[in-house]
Amino acid sequence: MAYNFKQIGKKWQKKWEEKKVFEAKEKGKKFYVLEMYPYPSGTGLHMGHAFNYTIGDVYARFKRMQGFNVLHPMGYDSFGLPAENAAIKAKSHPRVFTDEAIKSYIKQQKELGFSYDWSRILQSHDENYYKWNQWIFLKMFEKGLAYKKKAVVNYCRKCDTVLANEQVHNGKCWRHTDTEIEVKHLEQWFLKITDYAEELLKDVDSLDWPEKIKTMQRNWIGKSEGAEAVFEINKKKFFVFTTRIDTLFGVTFLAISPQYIDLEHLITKEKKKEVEKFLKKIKSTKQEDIDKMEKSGVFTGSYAIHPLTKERIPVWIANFVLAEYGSGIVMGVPSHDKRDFEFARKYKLPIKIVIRPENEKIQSLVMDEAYTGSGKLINSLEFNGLFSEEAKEHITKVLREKKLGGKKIHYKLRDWLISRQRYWGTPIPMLYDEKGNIVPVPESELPVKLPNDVKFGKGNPLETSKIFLTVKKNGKIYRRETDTMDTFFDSSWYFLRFIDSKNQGKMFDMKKADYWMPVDFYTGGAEHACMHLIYARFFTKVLRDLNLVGKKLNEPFKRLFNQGMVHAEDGFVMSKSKGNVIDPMEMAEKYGADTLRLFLVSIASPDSDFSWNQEGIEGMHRFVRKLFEYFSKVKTGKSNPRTENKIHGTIKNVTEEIENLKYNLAIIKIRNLFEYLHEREISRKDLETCIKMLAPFTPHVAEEFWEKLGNKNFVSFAEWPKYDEKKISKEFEKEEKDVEDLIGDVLNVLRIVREREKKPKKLFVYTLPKEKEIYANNIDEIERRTNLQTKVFAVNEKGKHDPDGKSKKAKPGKPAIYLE
RNA sequence: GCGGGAAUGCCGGAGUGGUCAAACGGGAUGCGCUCAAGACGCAUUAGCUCAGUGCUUGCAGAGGUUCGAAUCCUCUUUCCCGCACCA
Repeated sequence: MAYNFKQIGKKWQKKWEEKKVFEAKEKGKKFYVLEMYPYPSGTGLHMGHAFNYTIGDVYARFKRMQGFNVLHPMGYDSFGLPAENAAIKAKSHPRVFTDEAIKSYIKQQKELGFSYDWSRILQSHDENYYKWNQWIFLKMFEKGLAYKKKAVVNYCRKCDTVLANEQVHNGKCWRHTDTEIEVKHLEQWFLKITDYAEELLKDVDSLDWPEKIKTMQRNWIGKSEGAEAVFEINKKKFFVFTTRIDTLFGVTFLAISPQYIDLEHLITKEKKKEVEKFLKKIKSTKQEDIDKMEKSGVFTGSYAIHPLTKERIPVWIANFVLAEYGSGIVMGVPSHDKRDFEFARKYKLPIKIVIRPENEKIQSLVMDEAYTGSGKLINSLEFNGLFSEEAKEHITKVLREKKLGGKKIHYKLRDWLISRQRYWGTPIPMLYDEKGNIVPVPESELPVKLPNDVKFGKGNPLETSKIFLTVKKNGKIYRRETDTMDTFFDSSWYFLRFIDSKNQGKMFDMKKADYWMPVDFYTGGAEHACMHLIYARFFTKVLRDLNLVGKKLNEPFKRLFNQGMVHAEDGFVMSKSKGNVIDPMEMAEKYGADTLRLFLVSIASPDSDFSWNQEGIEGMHRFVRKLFEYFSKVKTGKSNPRTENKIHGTIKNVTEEIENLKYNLAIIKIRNLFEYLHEREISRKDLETCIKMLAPFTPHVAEEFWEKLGNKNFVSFAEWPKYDEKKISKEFEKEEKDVEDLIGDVLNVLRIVREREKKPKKLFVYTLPKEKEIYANNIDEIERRTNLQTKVFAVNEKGKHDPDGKSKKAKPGKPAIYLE
């Protein structure tokens, strides 16, 4: 029988779909498997998708067979810039592109045999979905978690919109790595994720996630404990954050960010020209160059009053101070901070030493670098003699008493800017009355739908829509908010919508969420470490506090798995411009989905990067074909203990390897098993076990032979085999090794003999009497491997064929051999 | 600069103290099957030695710990990833 993978693939995909076998109900012990839902791009599924979904699907199928009630849904992150841009280019509508793309994604995913519950499908651009974005936004607004403010924001010219901090990488746009981010001061919508900074940080510890991602999140949240001190400038109070309040008496200048919002007020008339010149220069420098640039600054002309000494401290603008961190103002302590030191040197600002390292004396005149360690305080009035740590406490206390500062915990995490000046996203459900006051859209008027009468081109398309822009209600005229939401808003709770995706009256049913949440196993790329994964955690906590999910649900994703990157055969990232892209569907067409799936997860450990290998997939195809032939021909009978040992050992290993996401090793164990099984008698039960173990990886072939064996149900729901420890015996392993050694010896001799131009046909093995059975039991194997007709004798047997008297050489565990 | 990870045979890639000249796959080579094979089966794939089970070298480099190291420690080199003037 020829292996017709196309026919088998279609047959089973159709059956799964018709019988709705993967549709999940709330019943039994649940297990929620999820792969990060894709952005449906016009180019279809790429190899990374296929890899990711295979990893999830194998796990989902495995858990299902273990008796769990598995939820394994799929949806589409369908709002976003690429569709809008494609639409502009083609003078069409983003919806057209998106719907088209989703259609082809669904088709392709079905062809790869993924066991999704298609009844729960969702798409973010569906008004039934984004309605709930708007709804939850209103709830957040009520709670003060959504707010509008003027801020220093990042703007990408190519996206033509502002971006969240998380979407700026190295001063560039995350989607346009060649585009500099521009800094603007605009009024924008934010979500108050900083309210949850501490909890987000704390709960990282409890997650079963890759350490790498956890570290990245901790760093991103960036907690630092320090103190705040008030400096007065022109009778106004300015807060300055520092982790080194013990160096407070070493302050010889204040440095303020060039992007500081109220900068103007600090600049004196005399300095205005000079400052403007400096700011102009900064503005014209690329972010990238600023990073490399030497420190520079300009004096504002203003002076600050030191909170404790009441000295006059010059206020400088300095290019190394970040507007978005701390208060945008730092205290300059050249003696004990590297950057301040550099800056002070350049502008000849005084350097005052206030910390003396133990066992060492430093003098200002010879100081050629900042001392950043801790030590004993000097030149610090009543704090002299204290060590850094205690000085921090004392100084903070004094500041607090004088109401000039105090303890302060600072986070690097900023509030999440969600406004986007683009069309293809969820409209922010807000109105402005004639006076410009913010008026939320009432719940009953949701969803605020995206209008169709828009012109794509320059600026925000929503501003070109007449029906959208103006709202008349009760004789009043309102202007609608034209900003849409960041698409990460959509993906921050989609895993909850899957639980109840058709619910018209609610975001989702709380009881159902209680049943299914958290996601037990979540896979996706590591690139979302500080975006999606933080936002989704934040949302979950907000929903919990709004009583929309149970109080116990603190975290959405229990276990996270990051798959490796699939590279092209040349080792580079697959890209159209390089022309090295391998299309998964082409491979499935050529070799079948089973082969592709099996290959993807067997080439390397799923968490490590790997390069595509064309010969590798062909090798895998040969294996699948062999499997097919084996199952086509095999007749069931009885398994001997040796076979049982092998089967049960394999069950044990494979189960463990799958659980640990070492699919590659599981597949090797399976391959070894089939290698062994070749032409050996096997019981029906054991044969079924073999099929079951294959089912998560190669579901189509498995279903086919499961059916051929006469089973009426699906192997997809068959019970995962359990191993019987009693059937696994070390003795068989030893026996196998002994036989293996013998074969090795024979082959060795055979090689030598062949060099002497002899061609032996027969093999005689002489064993110790009690060992005879070991070898006699394995004559088939010995013959197959050596291609010699084999006879086994015990050394004490009479009438044995032994012309050279080799049998004398037999030792325990090492039989003697003779070839002729 | 800081943080994290990695370096294994022709290639991909297992392997975290002895069972390791190192799983498994791919490639190459040889043999068998055959009219012939790109199909299948078997073998070889560090070097030497050999009617046998032995020796030497060996897991980026250099040291060290140990009876014993691919595996543990130290330093060096290279590569990848994340953060990056974070006050």
